[in-house]
This record gives sequence, C-alpha cells and structure tokens, in this order.
Amino acid sequence: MAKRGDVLGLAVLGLLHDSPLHGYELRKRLSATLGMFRALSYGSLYPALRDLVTRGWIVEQRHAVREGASAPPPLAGKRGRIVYELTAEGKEQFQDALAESGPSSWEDGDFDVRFAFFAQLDAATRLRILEGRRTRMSERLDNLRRSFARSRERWDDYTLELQRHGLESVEHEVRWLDGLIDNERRGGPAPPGVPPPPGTPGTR
Amino acid sequence: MAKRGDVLGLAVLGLLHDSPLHGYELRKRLSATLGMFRALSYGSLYPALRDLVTRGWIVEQRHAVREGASAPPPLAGKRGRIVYELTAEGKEQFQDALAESGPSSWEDGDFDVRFAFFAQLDAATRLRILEGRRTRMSERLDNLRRSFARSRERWDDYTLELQRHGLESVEHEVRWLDGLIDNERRGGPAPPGVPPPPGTPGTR
DNA sequence: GTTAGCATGTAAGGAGTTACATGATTTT
DNA sequence: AAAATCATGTAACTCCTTACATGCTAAC
Repeated sequence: MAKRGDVLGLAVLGLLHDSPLHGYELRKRLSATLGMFRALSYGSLYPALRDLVTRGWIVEQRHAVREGASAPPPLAGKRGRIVYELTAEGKEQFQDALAESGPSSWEDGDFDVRFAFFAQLDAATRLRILEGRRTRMSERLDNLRRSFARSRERWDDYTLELQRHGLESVEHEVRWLDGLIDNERRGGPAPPGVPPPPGTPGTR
Repeated sequence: MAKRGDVLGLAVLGLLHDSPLHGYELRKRLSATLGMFRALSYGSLYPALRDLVTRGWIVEQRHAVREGASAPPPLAGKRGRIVYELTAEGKEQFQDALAESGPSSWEDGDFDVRFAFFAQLDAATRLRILEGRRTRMSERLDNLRRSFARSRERWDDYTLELQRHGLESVEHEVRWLDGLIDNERRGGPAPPGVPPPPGTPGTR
C-alpha cells in the first residue's frame, strides 16, 4: 500500500480483487461495508487511487461514455468513468498485506478490513488474527475495568454510566470474537450468524 | 473553545471545572474516562492547553517543585508542573458550549463528552441531546439495515458477519439510549446501572 | 430545459499521531 | 547511581474532511 498500515489502500485492492470498479462505486462499497460505516469522502479516495496507480498496483481504463452507449469513441478529452483494475503486482501486494498478522492487524481499522476479506486467507492466518485481536480487546477490557474500579467515587453517575456502557461494548466484542474463534477452530469455514456458544451464559 | 466542535477543549474545561489540574493528570483522566478510551498524546494536549490560555478560558499557575517540598521558590528558570485553572470566562464558555444541543452534539465525540458532564445540565437539555442522539443512531441503523439487506448476495459470509456485528452494536446503542431517555423522563436524576426494560427481551 | 444523480477532481485545513528532546522526582 | 515514572514541550507528518469546481447522463 502507500505505506505500512494504509487501510484504505488495502480495502480498495480487496474490492478490486473481484472485479474492476470505478471510483464512485468504490466509495459506495467502502462506505456500506468494511466497518467503515461513515461515508468516505472523494477528497480521500481519488488521491488514494492515483497513489495506487503510481505504485503499479492498479491500472486505469478510461471510458468516455456509459456502458450502454453505441459508439465507443474511446476518449476525446471529455471526462468519463475511470475503471480501475488490479494488476498482477497489485494482487501480490494485496495478498502479502492481507496476510500480515502482526500487532498492527489487531488494531481497529486494520482488523475490520482484514476480517472483511477473511475468505481469501487460510484458516491458520485467520485464527492468528482473531486470537491477536481477542488478546488486544482483553487488554483494553482490563484497563477499562481497572480504571472503572479506581474511579468509582471520583465521578458522578453520568460519567460512570458512560464508562460502564463502554465497558459493556468491549465485553460484547470479546464475546463475539470468542464465538468466531470457536467456530474457526471447529473447522467451520464460515460463520453463519455465529451461534452464541449454546446458552449465551453470563456476561464474563 | 478553539472553534465550534472542539471536543478536546470542551473536555478540558469540564475536567478543570471541579479542580485545577496539570497537563499530565489531565491526559490520564481524558484517556480513562470521556469515551476517549485511547490515550491522547501530549503533542495534542499541550498545544490545546496553550490555545485555551490564549483565549483566556484558563490560566497557568507554575510550580517549581512537588507539593511536599519545603521551600517553594516559586520558579527559577527550572521546569515544574503547570497547574491550569478555569477562569470566570472559561466557566461561561464551558456552560454555553456544553448546553449546545444542536446537530453537532449528536455526533460521536461531541455526544460522549456532553454526556460525561450531563450532571451540569438541566433535565430539558439532557433530554434534547439524548433524543437527538437517538434519532441520529436510528438513522444510522436504518442505513445499515438497508445496505445489509441489499448486499445479502453480493458478499461472502465474513463480510456479511462483519456487517451483522456492526448492526448489532448500533442496535445495542439505541437500546441504551432508550433506557436513558426513559429514565430521564421519569425524572430519574441519575442512571444507576440502567435497569434494562424489565425482562431484556429478544435482540431486536 | 431543468433538476437530480452520476462522476471526477483540487486546495485548504482540522485533529490528531509519532518521534524527538529535555528535565525533575521517586523508587530500587 | 540507575531505572522508572512524572512532566513538559516541538516539528514533521498522516489521514481525513470540507468546500469548491467541473461536466455527463437520465428523468421529469
């Protein structure tokens, strides 16, 4: 990608892996899917695309008119769609970057994008990433719990409630990861709804 | 604050409202409490403090040595703690900015900080902010549900699972807000654990 | 023919991080 | 006396957004 930890670049290559797409469409998919629930701006996307072209990971195909248009006068100085396609080198880079299962891959943004393309990783790598993420989230949980216990008297009820809710969210995330790890270990190649470990026992 | 929507400035003023604090301590509290669970860097904090000083919202009190130290030779070119204290104007600014209950106050960062200082707002303003936030989150939920339904076939199981989990998190947030609004309407001045609406029914 | 949505781009700037640099105090 | 932690600060940089600007295509 542009650099180590360029989540956007990784996501774009991943989406282009299936089929070539133009910028506008890429934005829609990035916004709707990859844990990137907030709309990504064009001011971010287009420069990133140009960067990937410069690196040779993707190539442009310019189209002057709509797909349905009869005559395809390839380009006439006018502006049309620019469809991007993954190059062979882009594919390689994508696989390498995706399989990276070190500390950076358990951080929020990185993890989400990797998870979205999990189908393209082997089971062992998937497990390594999931377990790393779980450890990371457990650490966060411990910190929150400790700071929550410490601040019990210092803060008013609203601040405490905010912290309690944050704690709960992280606990939920850890349980989710537990389910996924379980599923993955069972050799279950896909998580169809993630059946919560039989009876959905108590909170911790 | 520095500008409309300066969450950090608002949070600092809020923490200083109780008692004067120095930068290092402020950072600890900001990291541990205000929904800002990730550690804030000094490279952000100190410039922000200087900015607030420039505006006259806070003032510096320099201390050359530790509190326990005998002689307090106020300052001798050496470096010591700098304790910041809210000015009268700072208090005003804080109250005004905190009570701002328009669209920006229902965005992620803004909402969390305002919520943390809810005790200092009147019940009507609290309710307005909570309801705005709830509407905002419901919108987000609708978008996610629509995009989830639309993409059912386009995506593999992992991507779908990621979206499902995101959806679930937002649903959880909406239920949390419902509880808080309920509580607030009942005149309940504080949320002691937020009793989930009696039986904690099914997920949706 | 005009509005709405598709499509691409640039410039400026906001809000933060990392890496660096310094020094004081406390603990081992 | 060394190591850990407390404490403050700067410079460079990253990643993203906003506001602007352009033009094409479809629908009313």
